[in-house]
Amino acid sequence: MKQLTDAMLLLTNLNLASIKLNKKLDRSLGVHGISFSEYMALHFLAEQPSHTMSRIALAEALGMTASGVTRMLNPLEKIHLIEKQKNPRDARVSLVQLSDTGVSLYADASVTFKHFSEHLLSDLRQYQMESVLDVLKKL
Amino acid sequence: MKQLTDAMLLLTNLNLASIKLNKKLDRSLGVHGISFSEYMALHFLAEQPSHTMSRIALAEALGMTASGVTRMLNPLEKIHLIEKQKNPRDARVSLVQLSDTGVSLYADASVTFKHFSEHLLSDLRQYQMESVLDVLKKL
DNA sequence: GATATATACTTGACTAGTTAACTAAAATTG
DNA sequence: CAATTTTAGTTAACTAGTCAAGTATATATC
Repeated sequence: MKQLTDAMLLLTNLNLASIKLNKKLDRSLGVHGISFSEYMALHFLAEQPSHTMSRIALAEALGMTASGVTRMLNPLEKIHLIEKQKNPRDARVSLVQLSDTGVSLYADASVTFKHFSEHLLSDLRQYQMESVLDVLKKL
Repeated sequence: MKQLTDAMLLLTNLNLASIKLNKKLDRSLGVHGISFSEYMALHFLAEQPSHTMSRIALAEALGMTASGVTRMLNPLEKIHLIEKQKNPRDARVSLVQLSDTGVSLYADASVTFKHFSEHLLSDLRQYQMESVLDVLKKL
């Protein structure tokens, strides 16, 4: 099997693109002292009206394990971007809350991310956008 | 910045999709004893008429560092999927060659990968395919 | 209401990669 | 052609994640 089918080609190209993209994004967001996956964590917290999520919910959103989230959040807590809260209804749950510092760093990093992504995807047609989002949903 | 622009949304969705895809592919190819990134290495070797590449060329193709390639290839050499060759023209170069076992395992794994990708991307329109490949090229 | 099971984490041991420092060989330059 | 710089690769130390086992609490079952 020397030549890949269209579907195989799409998946291999997607994998390669994502490896390269991650590296560029890590470098770009590095000026704010965070990696892209840390940015994604801040993003999901910022999306919540309460700026709060359980670690399990965050793990699910990030496509990571609970264990991975525990390890990722430790340094973010040390630099005070997030705070630990207890859930009064369920003592097992350790809620993660975006701090004021976290909100403000997220806003700054989002400006960087916005410029980065618009520079990379300038002159993208609406139908291309829709095709890509549609396909990504299937994965 | 609570809502992402289209370009930002595309990149975050792509990142998440790729994390999940990699896990599924690793599980799927696991029956052959290799990970998806190992499959990709075998793929680039199989593509060459000589089934041979330098480690630097392979690193470039995989979007990894030379160091990462060294570490990835060690176990593949131990299970005899690849062999080390010298380049008589340049003693710095350590050529990587797909072995007969490697060729045959790559063929088997490709069948699995083909089924996997076609199952995942069934009923994909040609224009969607093209849109996605076009966008991925920009990254 | 006691017992069993499920859920939400955390931790230790591991894996797959990175960067930075190094060696050896090749190519360039004066 | 000697000296310098570049290229190919490896290795040690590190980082970001995984999985499996353990703890504590909550939920379901009898």
